Amino acid sequence: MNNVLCSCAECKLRPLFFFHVSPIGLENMCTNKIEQQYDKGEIIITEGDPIHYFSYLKTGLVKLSKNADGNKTQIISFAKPFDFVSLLSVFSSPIYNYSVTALEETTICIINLDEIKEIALKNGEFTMNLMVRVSEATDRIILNNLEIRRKNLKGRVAYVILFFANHIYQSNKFELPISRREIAEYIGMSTENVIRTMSEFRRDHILKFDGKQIEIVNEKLLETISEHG
Amino acid sequence: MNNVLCSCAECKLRPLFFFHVSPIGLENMCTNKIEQQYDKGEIIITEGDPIHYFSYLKTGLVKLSKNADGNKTQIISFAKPFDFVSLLSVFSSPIYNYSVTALEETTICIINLDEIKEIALKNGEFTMNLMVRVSEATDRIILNNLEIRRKNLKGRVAYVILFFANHIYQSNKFELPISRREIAEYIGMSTENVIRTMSEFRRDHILKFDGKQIEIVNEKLLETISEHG
DNA sequence: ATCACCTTGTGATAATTATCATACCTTTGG
DNA sequence: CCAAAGGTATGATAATTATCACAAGGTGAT
Repeated sequence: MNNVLCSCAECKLRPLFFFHVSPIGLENMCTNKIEQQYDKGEIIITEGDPIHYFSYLKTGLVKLSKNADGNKTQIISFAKPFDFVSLLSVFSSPIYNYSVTALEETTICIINLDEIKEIALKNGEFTMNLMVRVSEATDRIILNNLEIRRKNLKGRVAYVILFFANHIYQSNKFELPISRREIAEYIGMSTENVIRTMSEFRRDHILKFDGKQIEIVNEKLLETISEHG
Repeated sequence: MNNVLCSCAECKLRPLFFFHVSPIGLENMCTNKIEQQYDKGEIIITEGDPIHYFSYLKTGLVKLSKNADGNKTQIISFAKPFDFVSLLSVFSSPIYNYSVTALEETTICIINLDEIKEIALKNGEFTMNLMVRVSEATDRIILNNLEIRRKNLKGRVAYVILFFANHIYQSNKFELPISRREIAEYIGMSTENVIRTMSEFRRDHILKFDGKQIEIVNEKLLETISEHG
């Protein structure tokens, strides 16, 4: 983890969150903010830790996960900048209910939570904006989980690959940022079956692997499988 | 569906939502609010309808559900007053993403959404309060879904029965407000297997049925099953 | 460089869950 | 009141998914 310098005034995320914060408020916030950089695999937030900061994704890709009983892990969602999953439970719990881990080199902007709350109490527009984003992020998680739940094994695997292609990388050829085990933890199936299914997709010329690179060869068919198993 | 009269000033939900609204703002809101009563089984909100009102549960019990492809239904959660699931997607979407149906006689208070938004923009404390509640409601849904997902058939059925006993009725003897099919739609298993599992619980003297009445005879065992299958 | 560990890969088998069929009972609408 | 529809119930069988076992390849640490 490294601290980096940046300027709030020029931050591309500014209009999203701080459009309604006056330049003076912004100045105060910026002197107290920290920007941190994480390598692939580094833990950004640990489940159970107290929440002192309001943090959001600036660049990179993260996974949101929760420890189940024993040493099992459930992955809740993946997020890229503007998805703002790190907002989850910030306003509803004194401790984090989930862990956040970097899947690629990731930059996080961190601001003292009390400071955000102070602005929120004074500035309804800012708070309303924030609420819309919290609401959007959680709605998306709930809808995705429902969609995954009504698919079978093949449909779920197809869905995840299409998710990364369409939503994260906007390309049919990309480096898969997660392991087969992590896919399994996300879709709620066993690792072996995820591996088997992906091998099957390769044999059927739906996917092509080249190291960590993955290419969708037959997108139409993959979509059909995602929809109807 | 019937309209009923009530007084905002004396409403037991007032401190929850409108603590920070001035008496004058409250007066305006109250002249425009409607309180509606629904019978068991009546649809309160239909998925896909435009959102014009901000509504919340005052008394009763509802289910939140979504139509999947074809004629399948997925139940997202159950809510009693103070759970405020009806807040879901109110601030993140122009239309409802879910349906809400009364499981018991239910009273809903309805206020024009624009009016709420107007107050929210002016009153940061009110908005902050609202956001905390939205956040709590969605967090609970996400956590419950994760918990259900890591259980097997028996564990899921046990979990649902314990949920109604502990969270909804605070009693080991109650009238089950949903059918076996609805339990299946909630836990993502087939109706027949839910019926079979409940019959098994009865044979094993864990549950006792008397018409719609259900009684938990061996709570310890039911909890063990819920935890470890 | 080597060892330990993790990931990918595949087969065989076991466990879990869905589906189909049928029956009976209760509720609902004309 | 009766018919239709839906809820509960149970068995038999099929489909799906998990688990165990084992192997090869890659990666990181000392």
